[in-house]
Amino acid sequence: MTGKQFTSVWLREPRKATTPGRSREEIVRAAVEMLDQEGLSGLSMRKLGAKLSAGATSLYWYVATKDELLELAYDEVWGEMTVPDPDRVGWRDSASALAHGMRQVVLRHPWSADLIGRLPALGPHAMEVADRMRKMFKAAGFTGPAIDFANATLTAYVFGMTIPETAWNATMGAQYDPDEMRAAVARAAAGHPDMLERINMDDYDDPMAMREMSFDFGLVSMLDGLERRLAT
Amino acid sequence: MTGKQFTSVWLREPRKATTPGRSREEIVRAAVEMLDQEGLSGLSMRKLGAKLSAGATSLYWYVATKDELLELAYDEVWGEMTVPDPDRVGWRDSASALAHGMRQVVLRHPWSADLIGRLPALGPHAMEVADRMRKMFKAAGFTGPAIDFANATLTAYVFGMTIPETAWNATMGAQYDPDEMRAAVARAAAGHPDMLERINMDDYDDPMAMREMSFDFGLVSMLDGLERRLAT
DNA sequence: ACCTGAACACCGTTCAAGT
DNA sequence: ACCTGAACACCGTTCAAGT
Repeated sequence: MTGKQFTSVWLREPRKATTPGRSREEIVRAAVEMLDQEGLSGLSMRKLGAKLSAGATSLYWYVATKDELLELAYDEVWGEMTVPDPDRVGWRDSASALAHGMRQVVLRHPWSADLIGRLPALGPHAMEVADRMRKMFKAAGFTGPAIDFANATLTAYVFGMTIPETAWNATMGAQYDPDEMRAAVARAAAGHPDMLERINMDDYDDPMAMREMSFDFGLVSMLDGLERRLAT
Repeated sequence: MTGKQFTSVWLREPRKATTPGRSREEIVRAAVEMLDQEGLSGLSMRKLGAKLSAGATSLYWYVATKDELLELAYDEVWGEMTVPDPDRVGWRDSASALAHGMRQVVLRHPWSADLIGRLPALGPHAMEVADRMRKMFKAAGFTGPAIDFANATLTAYVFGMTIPETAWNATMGAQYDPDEMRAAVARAAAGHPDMLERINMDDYDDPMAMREMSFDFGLVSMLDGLERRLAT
């Protein structure tokens, strides 16, 4: 009774689609474009309105709030994730491909990383992915709650690994000077000889490659661990 | 050369601490308090100024930007994480306790979940934790880059699991009506019989307990997987 | 049914001016 | 050395008014 009322775009009837004027899809498409180009903080209702050559506040007829618009844009990102058919390649390969795919999608839309901690993923695309992931883990042999646990575990790993990556990309820019970066981190790590040992390794010469290796290492560990759950 | 200049509070000399007037520590403490109470969007420089009974813009003498202040507050959160001594309890227990601790810290400061994807963790507290985690994984037997891979993997898992938890807590409030929630999710999952099967399980009667179980399931899997890396 | 502009209550940040 | 207030360029959102 005392609980906050739960609201989400997905739980309200959308306005009937009519031909004239703008459409929700058009707005969401433009929003995603803007988010990709300018990031989460670069999207404003006013600027988006202008981009669609509409008055500053016209969008409010299609969308109740900016947060709702973000929910819609967020689900578009989920729509880019594909779950390979586990019956054709086996669940491990399927899970592995999915994980790499999810990472790439988030790296392509870094603003989505900020939304993972802010909006529940209840859109149709997110549901579709969740549904297919459940099928995958069922095919692997999981039963009951373990299906969802395995699902949550894999998703958590992928996002947990990728979210901080977007933070680095954001502060450092895509290309930067490896020496400057090394120096910066070395300075931050001063007083921790163990950390410095790490920094003097060649990590920073090709951080992209290093991240891939790190991602693969963790992914294999994760899948090994899940496989072990099946044995017990 | 073309790279964006890398900036962070931690790479600039702090202003010399002097006795009179306000201090950076005082400001950061007040900021954390405000963030805990009102969330990330509830913190404004103006309101924080008022809380310290200072003029709206006085804080800018201690801190260059709001983002810098957030970097400082973020590191305070890292300061609450404790890494048990792996020599006393063994690395698995150490890692497990650390993981649970990290999760609790983030749940206590939900705004920090939003910052993980936005700010690199370069503060002294974050460095301290990273340093101690490296020692833990060294004690476990990892060598070379694998030390950092294992580190990244565990951290990713914990944050990846916890970040969406804060999103749920935020939209649903701490206490809510389980039936309303079940109905909401059921509606979102309409058309995916597999998902519905899940919803009709008793998950939602005690979601806190369910999340704990989920977290433990993934954590054990993760640690099993890491242990397997040691064997090879 | 759809769109507009003005208006409200906010933001972060700069900067000349004060003590 | 520290603090202030006014000012600039923004926000999201509401709402009466237009077509």
